[in-house]
Amino acid sequence: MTSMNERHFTPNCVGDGYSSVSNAGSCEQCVARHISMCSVLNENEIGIISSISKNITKQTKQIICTEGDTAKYLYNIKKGCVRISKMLVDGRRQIIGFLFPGEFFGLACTNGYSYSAETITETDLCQMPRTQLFQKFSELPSLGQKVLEITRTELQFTHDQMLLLGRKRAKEKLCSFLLTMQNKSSLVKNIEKNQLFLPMSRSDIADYLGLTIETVSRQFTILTKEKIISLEGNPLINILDLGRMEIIASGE
Amino acid sequence: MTSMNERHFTPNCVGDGYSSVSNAGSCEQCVARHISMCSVLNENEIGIISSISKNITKQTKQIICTEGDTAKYLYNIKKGCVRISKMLVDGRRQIIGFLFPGEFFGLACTNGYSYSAETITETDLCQMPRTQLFQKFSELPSLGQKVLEITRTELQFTHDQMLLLGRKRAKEKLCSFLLTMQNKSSLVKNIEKNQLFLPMSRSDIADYLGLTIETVSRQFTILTKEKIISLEGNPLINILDLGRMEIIASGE
DNA sequence: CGTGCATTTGACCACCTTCAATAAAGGTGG
DNA sequence: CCACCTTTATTGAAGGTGGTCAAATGCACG
Repeated sequence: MTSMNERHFTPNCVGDGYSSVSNAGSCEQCVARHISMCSVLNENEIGIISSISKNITKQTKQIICTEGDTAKYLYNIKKGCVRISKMLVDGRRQIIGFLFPGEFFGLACTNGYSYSAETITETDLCQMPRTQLFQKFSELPSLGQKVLEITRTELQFTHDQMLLLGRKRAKEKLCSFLLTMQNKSSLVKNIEKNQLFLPMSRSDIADYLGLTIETVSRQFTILTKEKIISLEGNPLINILDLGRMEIIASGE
Repeated sequence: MTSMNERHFTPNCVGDGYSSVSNAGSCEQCVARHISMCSVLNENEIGIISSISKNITKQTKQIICTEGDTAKYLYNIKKGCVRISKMLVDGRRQIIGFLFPGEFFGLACTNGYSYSAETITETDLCQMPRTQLFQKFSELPSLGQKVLEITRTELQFTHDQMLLLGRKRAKEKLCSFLLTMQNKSSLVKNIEKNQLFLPMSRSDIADYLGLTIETVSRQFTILTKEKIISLEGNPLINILDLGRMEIIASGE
């Protein structure tokens, strides 16, 4: 690996070690049951899903799946944070999304995974075989409907992200991102209103917003100087002027 | 409208005039029946959809729906080309996609449309009330499954587009776009292999790729000088070196 | 053949990137 | 618990890709 490309390859995933598997999830008591696609299933129905799902725990910065691999499984996140990304041949990376408890990935794939997934924090996953899950849709129509509904919402969000990537300036991108993360992180950690939690690195943020680490860092400094945010030591951030931030995020 | 923003607003849609509506589509003979979501429906089932759908014909550059409007309908395209777009408050525009016969829009919406849709060419549409269509999913499970499948594919494609918007250079963006359009236009018009059809303006291409018209135009010139393409007078383009184009599109 | 719009081309500029150095944070072993 | 090292983040200076502004050319249509 040449030093020129080092910045892009960011090899901060050590491999597929450090993961533990436990059999046949007890979906009935799953911490994510009521915030995930499984929320539509009653006590009888949840058993059907329980029979095909496995629990997996992974440490920080582990690879869950790699772009191009045969897409055998769909993963539901129970605890932690996962990043989904795609790469160009020379190592340029685009992060497609940061996923939190209740969200899933591995659906939008043909034969192989169309993206890579890596843990950002220690993560508990629910692993379901894709084909088996898809077959259950006829037996559990409400689940299929729910998955469609979630996918619709997801598609809508990616449209917002396309607007961000194609048309927003660096400062607008960062403000939009912080607002999104505030909404998401309020669901996860119970933190103060006007605080937010950023478990990912500057490099991850940069690759999510189509910027470089340096630009992200500079924008953080600018927002701090303008008293719109204050850095409370990683990974905590205070929002001092939410109104101003929303205006900037929307494009003035 | 100030001259400063004129380039952004590109008010090339005259309004909602010039459209004709005909009642209760004869879906059985629909030209898009076998290339759209309806392809999964048999002779009995198609009648159910037929009962809730209307045919609409619109001239070039007409508004079909506007971001924020109450999302009453889902539209299936039977003939023509439609652009889907989102705007920032100051008029910066991002085109989310160009849609061709067999494709639909209006699904990924909550209460209001999350994007605007306008015709690029003369267009025949099939208009279905969203709520009624969604209700049919329980009666026609295969349709719901098909819509999910299409939406999954769509989501996967938007991920590719995020990689393009966030990480590709202007030249790579244009080559990727031309390849996409070659695939799509081969489905629509029966034109020579290694030819492609671009019904949209430079301004549309720019707003789709997160660039300006000038940059798009310059890249067209560069690709022409490098003998990768040749402009056969709008809207036809010859691809002279497909291999080279694919390499550039993938990021070298 | 002239008008109006889209596209191309040119000159200059700005935002973001690149390259580089420094500072801060985190992790490991003594 | 602190010294040492690695990794990550910040800051600075210089450069480039693509944007802005402006003019010219091409093209369709009356």
